[in-house]
Amino acid sequence: MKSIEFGDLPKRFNINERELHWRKRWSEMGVEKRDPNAPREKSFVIDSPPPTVSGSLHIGHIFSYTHQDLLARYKRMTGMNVAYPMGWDDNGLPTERRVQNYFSVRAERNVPYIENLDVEAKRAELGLKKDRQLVINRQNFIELCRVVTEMDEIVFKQMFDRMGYSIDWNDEYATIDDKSRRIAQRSFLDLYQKNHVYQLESPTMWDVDFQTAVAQAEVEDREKGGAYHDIKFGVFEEDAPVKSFVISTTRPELLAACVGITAHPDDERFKGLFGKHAVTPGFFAKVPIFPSTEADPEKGTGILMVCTFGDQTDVAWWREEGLELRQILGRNGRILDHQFGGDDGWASTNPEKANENYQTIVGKRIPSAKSLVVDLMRDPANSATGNGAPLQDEPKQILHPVRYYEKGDSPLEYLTTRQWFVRMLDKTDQMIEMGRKINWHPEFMRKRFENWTENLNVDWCISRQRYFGVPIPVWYPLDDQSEPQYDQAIIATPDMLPVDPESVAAPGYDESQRGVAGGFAGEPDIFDTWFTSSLSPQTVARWGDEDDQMNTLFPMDVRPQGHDIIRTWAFYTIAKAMLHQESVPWHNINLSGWVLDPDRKKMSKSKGNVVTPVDTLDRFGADAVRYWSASFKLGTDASHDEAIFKIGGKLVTKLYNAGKFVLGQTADDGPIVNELDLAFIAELKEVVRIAGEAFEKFEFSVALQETEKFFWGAFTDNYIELLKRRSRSEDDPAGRASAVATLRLGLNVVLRLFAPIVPTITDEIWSWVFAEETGHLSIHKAAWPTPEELDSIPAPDVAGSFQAACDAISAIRKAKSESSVSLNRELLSLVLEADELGQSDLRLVLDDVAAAGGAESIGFAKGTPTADWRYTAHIEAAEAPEKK
RNA sequence: GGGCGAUUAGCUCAGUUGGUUAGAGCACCUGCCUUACAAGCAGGGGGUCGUAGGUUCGAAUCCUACAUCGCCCACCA
Repeated sequence: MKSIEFGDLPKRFNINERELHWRKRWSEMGVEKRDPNAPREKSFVIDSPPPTVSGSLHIGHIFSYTHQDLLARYKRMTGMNVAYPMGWDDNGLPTERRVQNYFSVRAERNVPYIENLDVEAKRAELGLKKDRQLVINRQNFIELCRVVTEMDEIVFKQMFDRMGYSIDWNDEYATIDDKSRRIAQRSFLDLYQKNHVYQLESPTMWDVDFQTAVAQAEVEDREKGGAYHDIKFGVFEEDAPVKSFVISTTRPELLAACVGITAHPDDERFKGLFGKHAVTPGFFAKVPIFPSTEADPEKGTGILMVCTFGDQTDVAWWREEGLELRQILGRNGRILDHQFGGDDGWASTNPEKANENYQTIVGKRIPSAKSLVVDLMRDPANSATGNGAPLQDEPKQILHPVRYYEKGDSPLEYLTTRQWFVRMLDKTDQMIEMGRKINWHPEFMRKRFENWTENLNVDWCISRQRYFGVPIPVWYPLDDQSEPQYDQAIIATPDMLPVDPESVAAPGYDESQRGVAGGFAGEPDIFDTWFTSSLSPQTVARWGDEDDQMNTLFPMDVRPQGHDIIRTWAFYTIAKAMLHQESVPWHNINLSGWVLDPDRKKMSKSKGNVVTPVDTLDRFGADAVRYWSASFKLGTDASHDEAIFKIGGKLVTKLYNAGKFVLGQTADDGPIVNELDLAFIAELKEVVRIAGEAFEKFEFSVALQETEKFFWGAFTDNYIELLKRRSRSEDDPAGRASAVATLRLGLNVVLRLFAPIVPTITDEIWSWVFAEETGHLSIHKAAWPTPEELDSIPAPDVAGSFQAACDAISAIRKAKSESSVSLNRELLSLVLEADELGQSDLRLVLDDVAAAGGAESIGFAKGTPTADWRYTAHIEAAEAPEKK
């Protein structure tokens, strides 16, 4: 029997050094490799989240990615073929922004492409100052995006490797790579064919800084300062002013875009106005006054102006009432030039004054347009009633919620633009049905999904006016005026994918026909990044490709993700699987919590409270960080508490030392026969059962807690201490062999229970003896322990033997502690006070307890258990041995 | 305003379908250099389980209301 020499091992376990060793070994042994031919029912497939590659990973990533790896390692040990892919979400705005800052460049259309662009050289050539952006071609920009994301991906990969994530890098993908682009475009083709997508020119939420449309899911409200401006309008009948009213608006800059007035139909103050016309101050446009139940009599003055477009309700009113369109805001967030006075929707009763006023704001951005219009409203000459200044009082400052693109810095506007949409509003019931076929962990998170789905109010806008992303594979024929015929879209054919319509000619056309009358134009827009990342299951399974593995990988088993992206990633992924495969994308969704700083605030870059994992890893090691992550339930926010890393570190040290002790036993093992040993194995069997059941339910924190409690309490503090003398005893070879066998079996099983959580230290100890003994060179290739595996060990004669032994040794320690006697001091006499049951439970393990207590034998006295103690020890200690 | 979650020891958290006397770790106090481990071990103190009602033989656990904190959504006149 093999054993280790203590002298061969360092006194302390150097986790950082051993991590490097084991990461290399695992990769050599192919621990993470999956078998592509394994049947679906023997596979466990993880839809791992592709992290946004935009700089650095923070401790929150580590927290949730660890949760996935725990399951991957557990499932692998149970014999499942684990598919654990990794993607990089590198397309999209975060990368564009990063590239802009990193190289100080900006992409624009109609700029020539430069082969092998050297940004620095080009800047020098043009004599650009540091703060000036170099304007480059879109293709050049995309190439720079790739450079930056590839650098970041290397760093991310190193971090994942250091954490010991058993990712199968054969299944690596990036949302910008050919495979992802091909499958995203295939998804579009399929949706188009099934009539789930459409394009529409309509008012859409627009970010004026990024100059792109955004989807409902990417919108967030922010509390911002604003002001109510009370402005007087005139009411006209037959071109004569008959009355006036005052509206209260926070957006006076949209006055020129006012196309209607509304109030609640039951509002007595305004009942007489409906059907009449109002005239706007300053721009003298005649606009209809109509009733609407959407108007709230309690808000503002109860009557309000409808503009094209201030918000979502404006859009609805504009549609329902068939109002004029006066779009005054351009895509760049500046006021467009227009002339009042024509019949084209810009009619005015005083065009001259209207134009004079309007020209003051043309070209301005919203904040300055706002204050300019307010100035105009102070001028009585701009009154619509000829009765004093339109502005009634000084503006009243308020705080109110304003819609923002989640990555943007300016409020969202509604602009009329042509966009592509996926029809979702007609499928909310089906979506909720799909959600119910998926197990949510924790269950209450399902409610978030259902709330969001029920409250959807626009279809999914999937087109973005950006550069670095997957192109929409569509062209439009040009008429003889070179105008695109949007209603005759030419869709790419399946064999063309992936395709960039801006560089490849439309089917049936020649490149020379690009942009010329009677020719074609490529769709310049790209997809929303979620359009691609929502296909992560299909991408990993190579849906529709030659090596399609949908049959063996889809639907997947589990989607791990954060709960903040239920409405985006989870929602869209469920939608895609439903629309393409009429299936759930996975059977389970695991929602990890967030990492909170010590003030219980979410860690985020903007708050500047982000902890980078490198420092934590250097100090505590990957196993300790994994321990921290594993100790929180799914869905629970975790505190970044150093104390927990320390405990994880202590567990690693303890495992190392326990391993040294157990495997350092040089005596031969033999059949497990002693009562205490049998009782110990019975306890172990129970822990194995609980831990396995917990892992099956993704409750790794329960498995960890039970295993840890057993290891630390039952195994090291009690069992090893009870056994020490017998395991060295020359007089009792059978008992000694039984002890050694039990210690080894106990360690072997406990290591495997801990292996998914602390993979480095467990594999280290495993390698000393067990690797060779079992033939499994890595513990991560060994089998997860089962209760059945321990069935060959007979049950103890007395069910309570182990607990009784622990309780008795505790009583003896208490007595020694109270007399300030060293715990290993020999006892001249030892008498235990116990009731009959207590004596009976202890009868078969007396020798071990006596030996552990340092006594020749144990006497009993009649006693009754107290609240805390079954046994009370009475001791007479021997003289302390002389100190050396 | 709608929805969800949390509230247990000084701190961080467990507490299974209601069931003896509510647990762990950290911190604190006391003792112990014990040939696996002093980065250790042993012992100890510390909680009217957010508040108020209710159901029950029995409630941290189930019901109702309230309070505080957090999150999701809605709220731009």
